[in-house]
Amino acid sequence: MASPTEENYLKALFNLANSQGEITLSELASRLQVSLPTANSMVKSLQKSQWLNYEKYKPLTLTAEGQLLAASIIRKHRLTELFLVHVMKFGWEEVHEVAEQIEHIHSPKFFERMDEMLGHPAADPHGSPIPGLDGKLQQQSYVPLSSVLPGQKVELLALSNSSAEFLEFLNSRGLSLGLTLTVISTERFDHSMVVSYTDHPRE
Amino acid sequence: MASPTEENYLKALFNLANSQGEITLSELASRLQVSLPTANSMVKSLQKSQWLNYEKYKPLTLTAEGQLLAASIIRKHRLTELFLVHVMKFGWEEVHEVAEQIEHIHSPKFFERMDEMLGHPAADPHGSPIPGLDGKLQQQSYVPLSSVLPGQKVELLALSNSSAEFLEFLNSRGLSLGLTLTVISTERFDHSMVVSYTDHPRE
DNA sequence: TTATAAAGTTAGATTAATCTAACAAATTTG
DNA sequence: CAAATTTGTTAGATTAATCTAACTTTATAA
Repeated sequence: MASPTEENYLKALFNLANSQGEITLSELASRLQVSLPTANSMVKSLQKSQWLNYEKYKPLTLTAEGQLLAASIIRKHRLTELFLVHVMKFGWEEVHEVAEQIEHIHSPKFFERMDEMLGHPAADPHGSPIPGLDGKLQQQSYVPLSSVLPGQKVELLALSNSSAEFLEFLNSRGLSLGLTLTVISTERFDHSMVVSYTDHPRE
Repeated sequence: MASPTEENYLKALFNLANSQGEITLSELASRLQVSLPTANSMVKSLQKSQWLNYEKYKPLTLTAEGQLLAASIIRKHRLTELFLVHVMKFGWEEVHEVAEQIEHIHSPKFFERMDEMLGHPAADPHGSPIPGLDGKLQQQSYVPLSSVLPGQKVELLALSNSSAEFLEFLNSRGLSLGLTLTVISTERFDHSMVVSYTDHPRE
């Protein structure tokens, strides 16, 4: 059984692997805000538990078991975020911190009930995909807004930055997932954009 | 900030105080299933944090802050149990273990949302009172079934044993809180009783 | 009321997770 | 390619929570 600390390392390794491919010890240490020796010793212990392949001075890769465990924690995190928003009426900018704690709860039933109550959702409140029980991540192929040309219409489906500050900025502009955005113009100088959209009709 | 371990000691101290009055180190150690030296050193550290009054060889008493903190953890535990039963459709025999974990989550909003969704309940699924935000425990004055005389009718309002095994026994007999019980007879030999009741009308 | 038992304390070890300091290997770059 | 920089490792210390062994204090009881 993994400790919450170990689970956080596995989650970081999974996320780094899914965005960078190769994972170095420094990346891991800086992602988790720990010193290199701390990460180094934890890496050795994750190896001993068969969750990680590790050879001195070599990049890190999760084992199959490590990936499955990591995905299950991310699944719990993202289900929790959605549950907090849809069932408990949290704002999408408030859920991350609580979900970081609840993801470590050991109770398959608790999370499967969330999944049922939410109708087996595919993505969390920020558009990130929820891994299945088999650890499979449905790889979405989104187009970044920065690559949309003036005149084109797109649907806002996910965020690559889900910090509370950015989410509050989106709130202040009435922006939420599902909206249709039309790119009006782009600024050559700094690549900023003017975008038009209609606020969600209030219910 | 208290660690989950410290919170468990505070909870045990609170519960022991509310049922025994005087708390000895041995009682604490045996309740928490730790050795005497372990309890001894934790007691010293709880004292340093101002949650506990401690003098060598003397009984233990919580400080005002200690009581408030302990009550808040018990509040979170009992709100969670009720939430699991009423919102997430757990059986009352399944909730204790998960609630033991969720009670350590730090998020006032999470628990206040539970409280609202449940309509500010006064008791958990086993009839134990839920402390208020002020740490006050509404002291209920229940009559133990063992002291009810043959012929008398009583309402089943709370349990003094909430083990999964006993709850499953109650389930198997269709017994739940709120039922009206009539004591038919008592056995002088072992004080066992024959009790009649009508199962809840199915909805 | 002293001897025995129970309860509490101290000392010292262990494990997990962290750190800093010192050093070694690998990579980058002039 | 050799020097400099970055990255990774080892050694050793710290804190929290736990243990066993040994000892002391308090309580019980013959």
